[in-house]
Amino acid sequence: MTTTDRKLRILCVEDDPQMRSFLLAQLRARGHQVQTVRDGAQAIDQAAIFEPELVLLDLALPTLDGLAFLRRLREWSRATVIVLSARDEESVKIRALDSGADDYLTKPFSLNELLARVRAAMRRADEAARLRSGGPGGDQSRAVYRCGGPDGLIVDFAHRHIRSGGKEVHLTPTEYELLSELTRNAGKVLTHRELLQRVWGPDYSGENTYLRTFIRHLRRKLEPDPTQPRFLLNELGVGYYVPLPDSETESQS
Amino acid sequence: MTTTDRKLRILCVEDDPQMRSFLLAQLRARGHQVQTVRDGAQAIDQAAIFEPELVLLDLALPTLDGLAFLRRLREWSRATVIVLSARDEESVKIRALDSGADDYLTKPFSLNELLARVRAAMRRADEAARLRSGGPGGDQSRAVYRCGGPDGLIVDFAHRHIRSGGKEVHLTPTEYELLSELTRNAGKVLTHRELLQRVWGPDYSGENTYLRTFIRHLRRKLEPDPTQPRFLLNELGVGYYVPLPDSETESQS
DNA sequence: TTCTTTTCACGTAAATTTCACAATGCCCGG
DNA sequence: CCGGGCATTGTGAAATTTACGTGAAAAGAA
Repeated sequence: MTTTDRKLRILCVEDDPQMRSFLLAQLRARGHQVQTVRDGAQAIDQAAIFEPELVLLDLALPTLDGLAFLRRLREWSRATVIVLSARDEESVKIRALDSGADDYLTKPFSLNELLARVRAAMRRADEAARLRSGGPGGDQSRAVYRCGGPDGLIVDFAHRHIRSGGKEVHLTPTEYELLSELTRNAGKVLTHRELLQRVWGPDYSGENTYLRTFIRHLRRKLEPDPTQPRFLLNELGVGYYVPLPDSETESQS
Repeated sequence: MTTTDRKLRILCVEDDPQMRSFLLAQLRARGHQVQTVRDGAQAIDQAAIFEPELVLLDLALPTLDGLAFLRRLREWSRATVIVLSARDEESVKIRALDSGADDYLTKPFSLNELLARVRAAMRRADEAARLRSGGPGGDQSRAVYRCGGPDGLIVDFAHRHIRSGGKEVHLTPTEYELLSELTRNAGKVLTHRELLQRVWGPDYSGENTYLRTFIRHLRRKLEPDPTQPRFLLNELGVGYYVPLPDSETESQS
């Protein structure tokens, strides 16, 4: 089940006006955002401005040759490139593919095949993009709240796991929702009303006995010393909050 | 002038002996490690053992259809797949590409073009692999899930074989789908809704009696002591999960 | 038939709601 | 500076509701 029918920014580099308007119409009809240019020089400019995820490239261009454009593009962009060319010689295909093209279609081609190849290429590109954004350098991407060192409080949102005092802790759904709401807004005091509405729904704005009960449950499960809370803190008359996570010393609001 | 001619593990799935030996000879001559198989069933076996980076796939196969093999492979492997087929119909190409193929070549094809397309495909795949190895842990796609030692639970995604307590276990299609979904996300709690939607389809979000019944069936077949589950665990009010596989101790890095 | 999926009802365990009361902190008059 | 009055928060434990595990049986498919 490929559901990679995302809306794309597509740059169409094509000399022939007929083909250009055909592609423009077909791709726009499918909800994509399409820009077209006539030659390689324009293409470089547009690629820099428009930042397309996909480039459809005709090799036969008036000013700057298609292969030259491709190599220039590859110096700074990893956009998916599919070459559309009337030429069917092996040597041209190989040079295009080795210059950085992801695929090569010979005209005339079927629109549906083009679209299928776009989907296949974007499947790979999406995977890479996803990995890149969750990148290796700073791995703060993994949704985890940490406070008080390794034996402090750790909330792993992705797995729905909680650790405190070095041990795995079991939370009920409501307890988890409440803690989740607080840790996602760490450092910020959430009012009774905000918490009740977000955890219990919009019709519970007055029931702050609920809050007291569940804050208590959480403290019993998470605080080393429930008589002196370190994680679940009260702002008298306002609401509750948890401290900012470790290594986030600066306060913003 | 990309000479990304790294040595690859290549699995060649090809019915025709002539083509098979041709590819074998040509690819080995270029220093690649090549395995060849004649049909889809063998292909699944070899893919699981050999773990190729590249699969060259003929669609016309005696036992297991090429497309079926491709879909099965994609359940657990992200190896690059290039389809080599004598058929040139649009519908076949599209189905292959949408089933997970990265490229599609029509026979007869030029060897040099094939090699160029391999280089282009591996360029993308390498980028993803590089990011993956450096990136955060999590969704490593594996051919088997193992938990609780040799007599524990073993799920072989490639062959759809299940072992528990040292014995082969038969699962119905729905049971397998459910277990598969859980083991593929080992360590993560999947909500009732998520499981129902993924196993039964998007229209079953409320039917959690289904889940109870099938979890029960799975427990009866897989758990040594069904009264105290070790593999199929419930998070009350949320959903179900299975523990992380052996040798993947949760690093709270 | 036989195997698989869907559906139902009930006992038990767990989670939520509700209540009553104790402790704490804050304001303001002494 | 002190202490009563008042509002808010903490504590404990019941009552209520919900969710899960269980067995079994009907319905559907091969």
